[in-house]
Amino acid sequence: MSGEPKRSDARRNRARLVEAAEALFDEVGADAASMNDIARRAGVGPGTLWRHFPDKGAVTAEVVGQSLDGLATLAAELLEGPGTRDFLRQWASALIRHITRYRGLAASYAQAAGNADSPLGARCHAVEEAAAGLVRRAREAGQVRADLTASELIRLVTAVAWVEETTPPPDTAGRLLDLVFEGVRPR
Amino acid sequence: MSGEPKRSDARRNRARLVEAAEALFDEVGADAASMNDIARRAGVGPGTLWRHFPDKGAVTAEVVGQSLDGLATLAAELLEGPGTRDFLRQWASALIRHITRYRGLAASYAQAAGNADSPLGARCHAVEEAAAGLVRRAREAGQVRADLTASELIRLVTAVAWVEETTPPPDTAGRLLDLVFEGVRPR
DNA sequence: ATATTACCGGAGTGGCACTCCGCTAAAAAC
DNA sequence: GTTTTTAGCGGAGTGCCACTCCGGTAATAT
Repeated sequence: MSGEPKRSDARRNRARLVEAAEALFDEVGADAASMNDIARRAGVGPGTLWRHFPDKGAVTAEVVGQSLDGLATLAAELLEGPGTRDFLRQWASALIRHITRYRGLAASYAQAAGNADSPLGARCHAVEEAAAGLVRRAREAGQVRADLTASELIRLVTAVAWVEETTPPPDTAGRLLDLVFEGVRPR
Repeated sequence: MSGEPKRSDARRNRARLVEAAEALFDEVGADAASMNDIARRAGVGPGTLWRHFPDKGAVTAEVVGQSLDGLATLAAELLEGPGTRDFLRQWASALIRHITRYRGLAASYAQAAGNADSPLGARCHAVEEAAAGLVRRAREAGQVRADLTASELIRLVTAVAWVEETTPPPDTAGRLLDLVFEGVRPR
């Protein structure tokens, strides 16, 4: 089902669809890009898009999945690395950049984090586990309060990203993230 | 336009529409209640609903407007009152309760806060001004950092409300609000 | 060269926000 | 009380959405 299609035209169409979705997400946002538009842009019929992806969430997962995996990788690198003073803050910034890459992702993530069997949900879970490692290390370094969980941190950071994508400029994500990080410092 | 209609049946229908909208908001959320459903529930044609309210935002504004005004009033009362230690926190909790009253309001508010000429936007502006008074007083009392603005506080609290309405239980609004208030304390 | 079938295009479905218009009944004029 | 005016009504219609279904074709296996 999710494995690579057997026929060559099917493989080609799938690649075109992902490419078209990426382009549209970039132009109008992940929420405003309609399935019909994606199919038209890819030069295939709507039915073809729907056969390759069971719903719109699957398309989103395909487009942003790689970048999401990158977040888990970044967390692992920061964990193994020399440990800059603000490694947790760095990772949070990356999370915000990722979410605000395409408009409309914050809602998708918050929803995906709930039901873990969705295509995005599984990846969100992996990210959360990676974040847990970072939080543990930050705690041991005395940078965050002992009772802070990774889930709470992600919720707060995602919320900041939501504000950023919802409200008009000037951008306030940096400032709000500052305040959040003040709030999670040890007492 | 916004004044009370002249004919008796028009006035009656308008009241029925607001009542129906309230009921549906309560049952399925402000985002999931469709205009057609509201009209059907009120026992009128869709055209009638659209003549009374120019768009869905106007219906939302009508339903939640009174409660929003209540927030401004509460802020004024807390300002004039004896000044409990956690008056700002009390008000923030009220804001969260208001937003989570019907599911789907957080997005409406964040959007309304942007364009001030929308029916909700004007009221949001009034709330923000009322909040500014509270923040000033909290600052004078040494409860919040000197550089915190009312706008920032509202953004953070609205974001927490968004998390609350977006993620499945268990509810985390209280805990996240705790962290936010740690973050805005003076340094 | 033929048979198989994976895959395609696109029409169709029900629901959405929103518009338009012919008709009715409420109010005004007499 | 009857007629005229018009505010307001119901509902059909529009173009969009996510999503489904199927007859036909072309890519592959034989």
